[in-house]
Amino acid sequence: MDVEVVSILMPARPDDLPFDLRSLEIFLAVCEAGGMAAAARRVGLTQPAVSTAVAELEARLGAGLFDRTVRPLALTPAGALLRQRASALISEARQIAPGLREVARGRLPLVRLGLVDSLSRALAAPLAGHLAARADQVSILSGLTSAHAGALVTRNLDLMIGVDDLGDVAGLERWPIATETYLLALPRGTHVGTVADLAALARELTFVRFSARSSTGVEIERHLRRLGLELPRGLEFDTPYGVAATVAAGGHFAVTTPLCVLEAACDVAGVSFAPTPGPRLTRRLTLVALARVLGRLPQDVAEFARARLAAEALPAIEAASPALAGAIEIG
Amino acid sequence: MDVEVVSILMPARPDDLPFDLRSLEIFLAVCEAGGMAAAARRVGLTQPAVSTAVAELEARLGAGLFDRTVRPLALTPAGALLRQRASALISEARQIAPGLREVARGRLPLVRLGLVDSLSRALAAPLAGHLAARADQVSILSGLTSAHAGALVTRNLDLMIGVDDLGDVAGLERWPIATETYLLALPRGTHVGTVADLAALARELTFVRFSARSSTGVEIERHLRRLGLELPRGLEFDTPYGVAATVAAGGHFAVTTPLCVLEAACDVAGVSFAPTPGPRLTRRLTLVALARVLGRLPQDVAEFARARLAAEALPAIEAASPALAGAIEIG
DNA sequence: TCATACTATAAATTCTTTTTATATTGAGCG
DNA sequence: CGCTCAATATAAAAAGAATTTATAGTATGA
Repeated sequence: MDVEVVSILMPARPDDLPFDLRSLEIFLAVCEAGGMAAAARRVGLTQPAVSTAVAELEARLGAGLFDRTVRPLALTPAGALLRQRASALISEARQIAPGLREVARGRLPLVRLGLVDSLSRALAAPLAGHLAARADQVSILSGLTSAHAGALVTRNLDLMIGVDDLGDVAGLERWPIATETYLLALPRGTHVGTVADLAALARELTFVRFSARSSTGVEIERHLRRLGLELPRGLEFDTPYGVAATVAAGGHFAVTTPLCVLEAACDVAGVSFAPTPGPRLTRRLTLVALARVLGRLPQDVAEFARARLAAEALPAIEAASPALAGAIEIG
Repeated sequence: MDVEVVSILMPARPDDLPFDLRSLEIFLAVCEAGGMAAAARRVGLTQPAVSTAVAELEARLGAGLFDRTVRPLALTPAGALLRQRASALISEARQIAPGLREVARGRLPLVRLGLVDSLSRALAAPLAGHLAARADQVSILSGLTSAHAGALVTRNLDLMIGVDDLGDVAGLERWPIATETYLLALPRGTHVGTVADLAALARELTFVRFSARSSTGVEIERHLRRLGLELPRGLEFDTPYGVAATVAAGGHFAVTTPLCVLEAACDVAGVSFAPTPGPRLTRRLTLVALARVLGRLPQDVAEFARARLAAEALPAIEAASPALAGAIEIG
């Protein structure tokens, strides 16, 4: 009868974990000490306590861990495997508390920011300074947004600024940085009004691509396909500099954005910028961070980035080409 | 006075872990349920039990986890960080027991074997069959030993057969597979007796290298330097096939081994093999595995590999060139 | 301001872990 | 083989945690 009652009262608690960190510590002590009596001394318990703890662990796991028919105690295959796994688990567990205490004090031990290539020149140095005041150690990585997105969700990155807001991942917070319209970059004097003009242009000039590894490149490609344009595969680059420098050299055209041009920091006197024919294509730069872990920091960083872009990048873009400046909006 | 006694009795037990898995589970339930009362229902406890467990956790961690001045309960930065870490830790913990039970039954859920490129042709398929009988899932990866060595110590690989026995890593078991002598591979008719001959030859034929990414390439390079030979950088390959095929095509020479030639599976009728001038250089192929985890499997696999090489590879090498066959020894 | 739902605290209870005491087992040795 | 020594297993008692009931305090929203 009692059994019945119990099974009715506790159906919702499978208690799936068959061990505790403490029991794993004891198990590891036995492995290292080479015996239960020695392990008991090491962890400050008596020998029977260790003996029962190990027996309990074996029962719960449903697997023998030691071969007792031989002395000194030998590990079974399952025991050897548990030794590997348990020591990894415990060393991870040990790393949790220290970081937590620092975060609680408002002190961030390490902040890692992933910055999309096209903002690297405009923001890498200022952000480094801004973050250095708030964390003991700062690491800023420039690269492709796709790589950063992966790093963020696997917790190898704390913050990222890029062109993907990871809308499908929960537990993230997002802050807008800027919105840009894609523009045609053409040799000065060229006029493109329609899709047909563009197709004609492609027969005279080589189209320069952003690589399909970058989300910018993928966006542009998709847009061109929507326009019904099949441009020949020619040059392609991973970084904004390659694209801009090639166009600036003449004989090429590309689709790019104001910040990509700024990032390249090359002379664009011979280049004019014009809207793409057909519908406008825009990209949105967003700061993404793990929700709440960093307190107000993501919001602060986003504000700082916007202010910095407004104060430094916009004038520089305006100076390079008014048409460019009209295609970017902060926020 | 009591305090004094306690501090004398328990100095050896720092009890460094400020939590156990159960308290983390409760904490996560509170995060997910959005409150302690709701979490209590979910995990099958009463509300005060959850309340005290959380309070205890906060005390031990030395950091507040929830902001109680607001309802519904909000996570502090430290709480948000712990939520991330704790859920990772617990999901790892959950993965431990199932694999362990299978290992205890003598059933291996998954065996991952890294095979050095030069044994790929000779052993990949037979080993796959041999392992399939002993594991539910088998994964065989061919590549460079250096990559496999890294994967083995980070437990992304269970076994490897390669040219590095990882002598400096503890907790591994090693079984010999074969020993090979490096030979010169030259166009038929060429005679090389001394180091000077070799230097002269290098002025007529191009030397083909194994890439420095492979340990074979590094070994060969070191040996040539010891001989005082400075061969020009020309062609280099990651895989044995590239080297052997280039030499077989004529106009090139290389330093290689019997198994590398067999691996390439190309016609070597026009190639002769000769000892390198100066001291012999050998490489030892070894099977390396995490000690004891896999029971007798590593030993079995090593025996099988040796038998297979003796029965299949040796005759094939002998057929290709008797000089090659003399440069390999099983075991 | 009140009602409600939630959280914190206290004391009692139950359950687990640990200890003391004792029995059992394997290893080494004459 | 049988003895001894050292280690492990088991049983019952004690200590210590975790959990529960009961109750008090507090934020939220009508």
